[in-house]
Amino acid sequence: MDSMDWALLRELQDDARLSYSELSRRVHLSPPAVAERVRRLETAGVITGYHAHVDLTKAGRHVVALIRMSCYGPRCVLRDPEVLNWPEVLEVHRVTGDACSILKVVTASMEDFESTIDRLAPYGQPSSTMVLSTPLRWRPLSPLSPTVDQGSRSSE
Amino acid sequence: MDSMDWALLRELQDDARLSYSELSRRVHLSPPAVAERVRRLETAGVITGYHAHVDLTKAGRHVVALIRMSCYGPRCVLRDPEVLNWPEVLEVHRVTGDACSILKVVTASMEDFESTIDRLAPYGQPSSTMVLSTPLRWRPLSPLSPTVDQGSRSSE
DNA sequence: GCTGAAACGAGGTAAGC
DNA sequence: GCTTACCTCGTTTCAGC
Repeated sequence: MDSMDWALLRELQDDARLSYSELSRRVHLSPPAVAERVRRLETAGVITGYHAHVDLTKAGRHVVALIRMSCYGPRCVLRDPEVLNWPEVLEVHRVTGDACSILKVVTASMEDFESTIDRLAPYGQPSSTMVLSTPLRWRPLSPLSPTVDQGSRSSE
Repeated sequence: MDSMDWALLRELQDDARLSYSELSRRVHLSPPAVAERVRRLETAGVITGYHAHVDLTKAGRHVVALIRMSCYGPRCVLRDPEVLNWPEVLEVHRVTGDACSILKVVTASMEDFESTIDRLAPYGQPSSTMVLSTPLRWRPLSPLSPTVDQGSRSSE
């Protein structure tokens, strides 16, 4: 994970559809070297996937919520593979504190959201926080030690 | 947004690096038709971007937290473009309830996390929930009305 | 939206440093 | 480990239907 790997990660986090050739131009490395490095990042599990991001509202999801689940008894959303497969559940995090997990849920309507809450209730006490807007939807990961971009040399 | 658009979204959410030709094979549409539809989805803002996802731990981020900010006074993280640019702040959501916003923060160490909390404190009361693990990191958006995949016709 | 053709670009390989 | 050169293949784009 040197500065060249981070340069590649920066570009691929910004635009996952860049070709190896275009990447090679941006990071000033030859295409074969770029291809090898990217494959290494993939097989090492540093890159977990390439995903198109879809606008929730334009996809008809007008309700976004974070639900804190306080599970009790034998059932828990963390242990139930069924809940993890519900299409309206986009993320599940196990957390510290009073709650055992936090779910990111998106639905088309409040009616659908109410249905989700009803289906979650048997697992424990759901506490919903509605998302009004999202000023920052996503940020790419940057290198820990401020690595200087080596892509702006005069050798173009 | 017909079923063909959703088929393309399904594939691109799963693998954003697929070529138009490969997409055309998977959804059983000609490459030019695929290219036109994808560009329409991009310009319409349905697709907001294509992003490589990076493993947080492998990128050296061993601390993941959700921070509820109860802002007071004139300053608020929602209004401050500086906080939105902090590299350790990956998401910011404005929410209902006691808190005004929830931040997803990742740092290399607890020491760095403590520093983030200190820098957030002037904006309001930060309440941190640590993420222990993430059973479901991300789920692709699926069509609202169960759309039957039209890609399995016998005309291959 | 499909087909066909043509041009362009991309990706992979191998040799050399 | 990176680079350059080459070659093959795929992809993209445009035409017309």
